[in-house]
Amino acid sequence: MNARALSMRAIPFDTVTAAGVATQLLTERHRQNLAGLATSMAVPRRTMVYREDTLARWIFMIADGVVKSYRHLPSGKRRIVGFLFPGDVFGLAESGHFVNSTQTVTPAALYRIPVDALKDLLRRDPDLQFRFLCKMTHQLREAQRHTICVSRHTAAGKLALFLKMLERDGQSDLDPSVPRYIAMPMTRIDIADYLGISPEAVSRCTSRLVRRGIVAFPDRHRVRILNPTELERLAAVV
Amino acid sequence: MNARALSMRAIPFDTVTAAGVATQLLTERHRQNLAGLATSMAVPRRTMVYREDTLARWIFMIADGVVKSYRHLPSGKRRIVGFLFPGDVFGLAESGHFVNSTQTVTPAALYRIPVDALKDLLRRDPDLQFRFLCKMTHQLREAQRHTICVSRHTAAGKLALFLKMLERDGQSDLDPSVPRYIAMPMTRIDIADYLGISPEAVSRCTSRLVRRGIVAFPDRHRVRILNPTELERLAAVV
DNA sequence: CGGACTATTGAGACTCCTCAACTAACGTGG
DNA sequence: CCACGTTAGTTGAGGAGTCTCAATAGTCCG
Repeated sequence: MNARALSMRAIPFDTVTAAGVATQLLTERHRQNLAGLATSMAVPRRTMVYREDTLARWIFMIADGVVKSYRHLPSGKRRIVGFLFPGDVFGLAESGHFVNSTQTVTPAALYRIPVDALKDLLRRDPDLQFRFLCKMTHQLREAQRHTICVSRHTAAGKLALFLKMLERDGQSDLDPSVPRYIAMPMTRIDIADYLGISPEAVSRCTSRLVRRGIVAFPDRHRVRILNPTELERLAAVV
Repeated sequence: MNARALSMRAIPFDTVTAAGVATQLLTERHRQNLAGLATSMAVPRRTMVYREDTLARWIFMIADGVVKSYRHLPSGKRRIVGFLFPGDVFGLAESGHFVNSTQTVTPAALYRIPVDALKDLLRRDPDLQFRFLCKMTHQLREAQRHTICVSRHTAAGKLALFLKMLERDGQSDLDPSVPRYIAMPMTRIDIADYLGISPEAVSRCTSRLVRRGIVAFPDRHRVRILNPTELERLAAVV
């Protein structure tokens, strides 16, 4: 289990922490403790990791790659509740069963940890548990942002917020001052299911943004923001 | 600090727990530990507890009453990201500042806990920290449900899901088998801001539900579900 | 190279939003 | 205790935006 796998991207436990920002990385001891429990897995893209309502015996951490978490609605439609990036923990459950289904978006390297053993470890290692508490608060903030994004009424506004989310979440390792292509590994259908609009609306909207010179798509899985000011304006309208 | 204040409604740490359901109530020792830090507050209705972007020095627990957590959008509109009930913890922050504003919906009894002291206590008391971890997972699940609710395209569908949420969250103490009036302490405007629709749409939709004999409102802050089957159908369409 | 899936573009129906007027409820002060 | 003013809630009409259905082009993988 390498260092990257357990690095847990910058997420201070801000629900409780007023001033002090907790150390961003796990300590060596934390890594060693977790490494004893975790099984590493190399997962091809578009592979189900687990299915909603099945028994939740493990939780997962992403060493590398992107995962989507989604739920099937009674109508047969699908809502993506979040995209997960390197450092993220996933495996949300209720009454011992997974709440969502998860599938890799790209080829991924995952670590699988048995919940019972992890629970014991967390009780023995309060600092490590604190890191997990930080992870959950981070995901809660993301979920609230997602709700606000979805509550927008225009497809353009939703898409603008989505692009800004990608810029923030998917690229935190890079220097934000240099203009660059943003990786967008998910399909248009995934984006539609995440934003709660139809794939056609995504397509029409991206076309319009391109025509107006606000963004450019060198290929379908990369985007470049040409006019950040205008994109910001679209994101801020409502 | 009484027992009710720290009872923390049923929220097993299901993200990590597969089978075992953690004890629902705090132990006596937990209560005593927290009581040493907490200040109890009696807060009138419609009172701001804190404002977004201000310094986050405390977190709060609800002993009694209902609180709304919301954010102001650049356009001047408001989005409610959640309603909080007795047993809930609130005070979500980022970089040491509150993410949302919070305001009481009803008169409320709150406990205020300094974050620094709580952080120390959590590191010394892993079991108590585990309870907080459970609280966060619970709120994350709620936030995801909220996202799915907001992503519905019809006002009727959103409202149906909202009523079912109220039934689940606000009344967990009562026997669910007996038909009853469900408390709905928030205003129509609050509901609109929570569902991401206009107050007019809420009003039109409730009128239609009443005309169709699906629900009844003895007064503006109570609702009775007359036709659960039909309500369920509305909630499940998309 | 073939087949299935993804992405794009067009046309009509539906729903909600905005603006506006009016009614009801609440709370405040005399 | 009542009157008044402010806020909340209801109902109507027109306009904007997205969804659905459908057809076509493009892409990826076996």
